[in-house]
Amino acid sequence: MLDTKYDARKVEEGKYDKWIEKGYFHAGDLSKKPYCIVIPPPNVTGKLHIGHTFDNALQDMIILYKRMRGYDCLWLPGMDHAGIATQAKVDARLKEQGISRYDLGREGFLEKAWEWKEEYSDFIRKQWAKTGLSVDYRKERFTLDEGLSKAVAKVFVDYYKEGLIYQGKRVINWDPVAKTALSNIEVIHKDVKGKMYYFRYKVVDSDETFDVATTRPETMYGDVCVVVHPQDEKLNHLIGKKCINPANGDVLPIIGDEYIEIGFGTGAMKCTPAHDPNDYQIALRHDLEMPICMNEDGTMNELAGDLNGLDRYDAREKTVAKIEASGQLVKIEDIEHSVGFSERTDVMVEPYLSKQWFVKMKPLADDVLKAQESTETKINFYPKRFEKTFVQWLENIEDWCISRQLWWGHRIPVWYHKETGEIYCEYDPPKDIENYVQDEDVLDTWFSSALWPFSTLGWPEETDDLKRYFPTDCLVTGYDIIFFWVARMAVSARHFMNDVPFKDCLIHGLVRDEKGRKMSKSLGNGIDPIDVIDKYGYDSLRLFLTTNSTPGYDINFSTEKIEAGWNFINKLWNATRFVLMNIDETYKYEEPKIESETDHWIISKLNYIIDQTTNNIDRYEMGIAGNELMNFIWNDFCSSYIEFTKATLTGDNLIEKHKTLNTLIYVLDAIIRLLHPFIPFVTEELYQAIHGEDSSICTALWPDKKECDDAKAKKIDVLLEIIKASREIRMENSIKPAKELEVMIEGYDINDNEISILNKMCKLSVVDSIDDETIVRPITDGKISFRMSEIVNREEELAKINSELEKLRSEIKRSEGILSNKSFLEKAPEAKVNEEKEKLIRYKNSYETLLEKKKEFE
RNA sequence: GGAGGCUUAGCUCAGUUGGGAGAGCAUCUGCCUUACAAGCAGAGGGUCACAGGUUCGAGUCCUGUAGCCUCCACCA
Repeated sequence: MLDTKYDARKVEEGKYDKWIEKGYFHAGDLSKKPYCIVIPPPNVTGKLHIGHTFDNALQDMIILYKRMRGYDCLWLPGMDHAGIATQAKVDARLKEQGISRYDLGREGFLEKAWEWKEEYSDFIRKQWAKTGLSVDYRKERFTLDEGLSKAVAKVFVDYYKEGLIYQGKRVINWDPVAKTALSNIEVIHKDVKGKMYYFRYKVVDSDETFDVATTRPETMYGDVCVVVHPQDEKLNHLIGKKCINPANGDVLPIIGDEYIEIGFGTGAMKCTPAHDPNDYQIALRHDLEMPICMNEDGTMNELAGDLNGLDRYDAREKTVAKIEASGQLVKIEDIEHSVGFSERTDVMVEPYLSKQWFVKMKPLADDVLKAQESTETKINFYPKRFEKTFVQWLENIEDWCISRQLWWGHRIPVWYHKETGEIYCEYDPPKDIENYVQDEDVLDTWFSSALWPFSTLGWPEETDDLKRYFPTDCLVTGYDIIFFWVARMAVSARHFMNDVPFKDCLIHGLVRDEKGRKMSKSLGNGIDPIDVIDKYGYDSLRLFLTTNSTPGYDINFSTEKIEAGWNFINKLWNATRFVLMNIDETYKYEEPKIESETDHWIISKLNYIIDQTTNNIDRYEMGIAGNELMNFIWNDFCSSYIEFTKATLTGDNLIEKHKTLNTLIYVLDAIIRLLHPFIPFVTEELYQAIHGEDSSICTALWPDKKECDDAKAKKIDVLLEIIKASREIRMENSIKPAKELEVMIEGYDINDNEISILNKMCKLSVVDSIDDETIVRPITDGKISFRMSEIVNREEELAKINSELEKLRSEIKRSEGILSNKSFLEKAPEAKVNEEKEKLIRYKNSYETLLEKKKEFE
């Protein structure tokens, strides 16, 4: 027998191990239709946060649901090596031990990194277990696995041979802490307070001066010229002349270029080709030198003269001081401007000229855009609006800088001939490897993630899994990585598989804190899912995450709502307990024959909710599905149906009792199945409580609808009107719950079962006539009268009748208005018109009932 | 500069293809009724930001206004 209270810890303990042991999550039943989701591989940098829990809960829900619908579901787990992020973590750990990665060398460092990976992947798997993820561990992959590395090499080489990957010297975003290049989207732009420095430049062989403004004076050691607009009447006379760089006394030519905006700033701009992408473009146009004045770590180099070796920010101050001393500092303004920071190390990025590898994205993106135009070949986004985000990014795509100056990652499959410098780019190293040296760099982490939906299935091999499960069916991820990941998967799948990587893409939002703030380390407002699970259980957390969220929108964490979820589970728990405690040793379950009106009623409601739940999960509306389902369970099943059954369950008729139990168990079992995708652990516990220890809901199927008579069911809605009215009367007239109340029912054909229900639930005694004062309430097609030996609040009752009459008058007026509107009758759907007609009849009936009663009171 | 989103009950938020607005929590009243007091029963509470428009009918579709938010791009 179940305990009186739901205890999440007891319920959830040990279940996952059993599921894994039994292999319930194994894919590969070829008799079924395949369904596949690949997990967004978490980074092996640390433990999972609540955002992962959210993301995973949605996927697990879909998988459990599809499995119950009879699909052969593969949910493929895996993790991401997360190049820069993991390397930073390992570096930090080494630093604690007083060593640097350079002490260990590349090989030694990688050993440490693999140790880190093993440690954290174990940790992640433990968290997955706590959240019951029904993944198939036999298929688990890691982005640095041999197979996946092969896929990466193939993609690189093929792109290279097709001319879609090239090496180039360009101004890229440089992270001076990680000492690596970054792609554009790895740079986070933030508005920060800064300063704008205005310097006075002297024109050579002239007394003339002009001003130039900059936010980065330290880059002046890399300046090659000053630029003005050719049509700028105030300044274009300077073109062709020379001026003096106030930072170092260099002579700089003054040139004209239309990039300059007339009237903006001082009109004259210093040009530092190696440290600014726009300046770089100008330099290309004018064939200028591109001197680099900084080192990889953000310190100045020999170009900075006596500032050589100084950090860039110190150099900035020193430079300004130097210029001020020479009297050429005009002014310093406080400004707010947007500055780029490295997504991973949070350091200010430095635009930096260097040789890197790039993917030519335009032609690749165009193929995806073309595919996106046809319903046959497109990815379906949920919600739809993210398709626009996706498309617009692809339309404006820039080349992707894929080389990273790191050690942890896929080494670029390029070798340079030691003598000729000739490039060798193949899947395998050159045979005469001793004559070659491999490119030092590794690839952007996202380069391998971009292949995830097919590399994990065995590509480039033509594996059975690849044939069976690709393209995958659904990808679930946050809107924050549409560019990083979704778009790039679309690109690589289109190019190499000539298909979508997944048919559907469900986008969710972020989990925010209770106040709606983004969770962050600096605010310290992060929520550890494990803490929540320890306190409330995973099911409550999952129920909260899935039913309080809307696709594409953020969700605010709410302890209150998790508690409400716990309450619901406790309710379900107790409903099951109630059913089970009514089972006696002579009872044996049989498929119920639906006979009584109450049975027709609950089955009719159940059928409807099965449809609703199915349709809503099919379109990923977990919130709507869950809320309707919970409402049905709490209100229809618990508050009404279970209360109905007490009339027979407490009676002496064993046959009727067993019939009732059949229906109760039938409905309860269906409910538990419908809930399983939402709350997997407790539904397993309850399922086993019903079906025995050896059963498992993991192999149960989604419930089917059962035949019933909706007309009979409708009768019970009127019975509920009677129940509700009687309760109101009691409250309004302060009649004690224990006191029996006589009621006369007209216009409703009541049977014995219903009479005993009314007696059991509301202490009503149904009589044929009342020769005393009564209070009357209308019901559909009839009325009910309650016997009152004395009416306590005579005036209140009259007032109530009057206000009801008033309400009905306006309803009747509205209804008659609509029904006399020709356009409505012509254009509105027939069902709607009939509905309105029925309403009018009901209103009129109620109106007359009350009007009649009113006369008695006057 | 470009794109998208939000504004609904005291609070946090739902609201399916347009057909008289819902939940959780909070508030008020009465109940230990034999599954559940973390419960049961009842009640109160909303000109759906504002202004127009389309429609027989708008929280829902269109246009504009205001406030807030997010993303992208640019910034000498």
